[in-house]
Amino acid sequence: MRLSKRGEYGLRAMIILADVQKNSPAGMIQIKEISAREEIPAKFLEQILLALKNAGLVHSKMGIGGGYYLARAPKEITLGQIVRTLDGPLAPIKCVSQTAYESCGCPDEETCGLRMAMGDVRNAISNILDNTTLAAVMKRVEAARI
Amino acid sequence: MRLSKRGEYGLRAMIILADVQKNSPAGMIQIKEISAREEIPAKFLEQILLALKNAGLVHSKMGIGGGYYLARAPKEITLGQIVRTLDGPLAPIKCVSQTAYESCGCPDEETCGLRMAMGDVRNAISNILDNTTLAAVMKRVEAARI
DNA sequence: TAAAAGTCTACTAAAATTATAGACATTGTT
DNA sequence: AACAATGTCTATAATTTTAGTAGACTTTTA
Repeated sequence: MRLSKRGEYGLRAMIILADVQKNSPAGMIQIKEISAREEIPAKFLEQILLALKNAGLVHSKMGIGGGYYLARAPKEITLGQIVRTLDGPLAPIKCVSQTAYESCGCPDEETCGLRMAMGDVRNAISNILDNTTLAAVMKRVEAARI
Repeated sequence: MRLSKRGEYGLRAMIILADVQKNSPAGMIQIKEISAREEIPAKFLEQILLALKNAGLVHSKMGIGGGYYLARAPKEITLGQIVRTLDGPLAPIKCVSQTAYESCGCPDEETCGLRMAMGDVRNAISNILDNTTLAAVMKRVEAARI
């Protein structure tokens, strides 16, 4: 049930973007700055941010003074959107995926014990990731810092 | 958040073993029989059952009339035990694993937003898998068949 | 003693993951 | 206009993981 480095780095970057948005006027930050702060290989992070951009979660600006910034308010971006963009469906098994369903070849899916259990797992994961926004993460971090 | 084929096949095999235990006197079944029923490559399944055996979840008997059978009652075997044996820790990220903790290099884990969120995910997954027994799966399958 | 089962270890092929490289495009500054 | 700082895009390489295969060996029963 692992989150890939790609997913992890992307989530970290998005959390930084949310922080930057709140604490700096332009709300913008460069790849190399995120890369340095989180010790993420810059060229790898570049690809990740590009994917997040293509998914409409961040915007960017080229040239001097450019960088990345969130496409929407932190409370409108969920961890589920980020993870799905970078790591694909949340479901442990394809026959239980909402976003990428595929039969797993059971004779009868409706009475497949594995499918029922994995359906529960999918729902549990999605209940958390699809209902946790970047804003909620920030709030919780602040609460923990006090 | 994928379950590997190894994990999937192992869970299917264990569900069959639970069924066999209930419905046949010896409660025993051969690799090739499971392999045929579930269309799992026999040699691959062999390794999986061996791992489950080394984890103490199944027992086996060699020779004619031999095969595999559950080491304990279905209500004493959880899906979490099976998945951990075959796919490793449930946690999406190492710094949040109960069974295989490892630092992810944060300056301060206690205020890491990613860690908090992934901790929730780990707990959600574990709440399901560690509290769902093979007996519960069987029961639910029967209920769905009616 | 032969056949039917599981045991064990090594190996291989394919796929996914984690990067790295480099040429290119855009923007702002001087 | 030129240059430097940024992001864009595509290809490729290295490593690891996954999925599967092979084969020699051991145990049990008839």
